[in-house]
Amino acid sequence: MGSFCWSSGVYNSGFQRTNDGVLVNSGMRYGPASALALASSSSLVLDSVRGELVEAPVKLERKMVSAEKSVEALKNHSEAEKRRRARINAHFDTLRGLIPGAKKMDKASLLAEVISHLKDLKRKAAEASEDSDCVIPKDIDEVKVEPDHKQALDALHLITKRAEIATLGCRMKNVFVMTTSKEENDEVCRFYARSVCQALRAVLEKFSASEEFLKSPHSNKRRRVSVFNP
Amino acid sequence: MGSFCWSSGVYNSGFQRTNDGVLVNSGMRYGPASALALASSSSLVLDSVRGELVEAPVKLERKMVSAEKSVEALKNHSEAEKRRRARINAHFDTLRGLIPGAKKMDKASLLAEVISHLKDLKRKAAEASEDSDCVIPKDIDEVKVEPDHKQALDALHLITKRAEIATLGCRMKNVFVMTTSKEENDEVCRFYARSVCQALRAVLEKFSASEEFLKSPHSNKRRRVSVFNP
DNA sequence: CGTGACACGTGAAGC
DNA sequence: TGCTTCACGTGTCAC
Repeated sequence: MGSFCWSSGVYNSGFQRTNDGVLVNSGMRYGPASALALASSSSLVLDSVRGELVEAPVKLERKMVSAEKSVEALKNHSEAEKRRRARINAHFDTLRGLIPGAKKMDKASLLAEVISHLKDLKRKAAEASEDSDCVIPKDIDEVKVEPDHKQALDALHLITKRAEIATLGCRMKNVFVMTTSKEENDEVCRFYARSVCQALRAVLEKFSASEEFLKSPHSNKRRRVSVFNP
Repeated sequence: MGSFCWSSGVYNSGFQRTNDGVLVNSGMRYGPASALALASSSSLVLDSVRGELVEAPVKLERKMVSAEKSVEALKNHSEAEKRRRARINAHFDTLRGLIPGAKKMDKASLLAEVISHLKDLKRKAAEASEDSDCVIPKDIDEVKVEPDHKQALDALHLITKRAEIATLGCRMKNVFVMTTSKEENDEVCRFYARSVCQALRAVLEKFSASEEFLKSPHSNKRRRVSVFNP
């Protein structure tokens, strides 16, 4: 890449003095791209020895126009970039106001802080949603016990030994200890016991599946239904 | 601001030809600041007419050193800036991974998304903490009813018409509708009623105050104790 | 003096 | 083509 002249901050079109003469409106002032665009035709120079312009005023006009267009484009460009920076910085300021104790923090540290807060809050929010959808059952959480199923359970003549419903926080623990009457045949008892276990497993799996379906892809909810002891 | 020459991308120290002679190692190549630093002493020029150097080779050496130092400083500067940009951009990428569906999002939109997520999660987290400290009472939530106070209530011969304890989610609604027996004097009844109302108000205020004390400065928890109808 | 953080204008690339 | 976004090197200020 070659060197070029740069006028910082000011967009003025004017003349530049050289030792050979007056270089009219050199595109070099506006960067390599502009210079290249004008390099296809020869430079417009006032020869100090012969005292005349090398090119016609018509072409000079065209050059003025295209040069001004380039200047305008470059000006628009820098102003657009300025707006973009302002937009991003406004968001940085908003974040500084959102993160406690980050009023005067530099961009990198601020972003790091934002990231840690985001991770932290995501974890907390996951727990919160887990709790809330635990205590307010959705339609999909409903598990129907059909009459014939209930009759099947009734046929076992089960005796409820213990029924425990304990809640801590928003978690619930249900314990049902059931047994059959001693009069029943052991064989029949074991068969029914297996059937009950399978049925309850199916219910728990359906429950888990529906819960899985409700989960967001990156959710890290803890499982609510864990162990089933037959 | 004045114009100056800029060599883009390459850090080379060399010579620049002018019509008056050979300008040795012009600081102009490295921006206004460098130019200013070298402007304090005269330029080192090889006079083409007289055929001799204006200044001694010793000073030329010094200038080479200081120029090389400037080049080195500028190089360090641009590299440090590069590291800074990389640091910030790494955080941007982390955020893109943290916000769902923001993999290819531009910086401004990403920050806007981060802000809305942050506000959303803050709200959810506040609700979560509100719920959790609601169902697990702290010591400070305890409201003691002293024996003498209870006796005072007993003296009213209050009849509990209705007692309602309803829970939804982690919120609890307690409704106590009490009245006095019809035999009591209306005057006495009203006096006691006022006393009871004042006492219960005091209890609720104490409860609210302790809750207020527990709140973090920027918390937006919803109040749990709201209306008391005498 | 150096070092770090920021804003700026600009070239390049994608649409 | 023009518009947008990004990386870059640089000027500048503060510590």
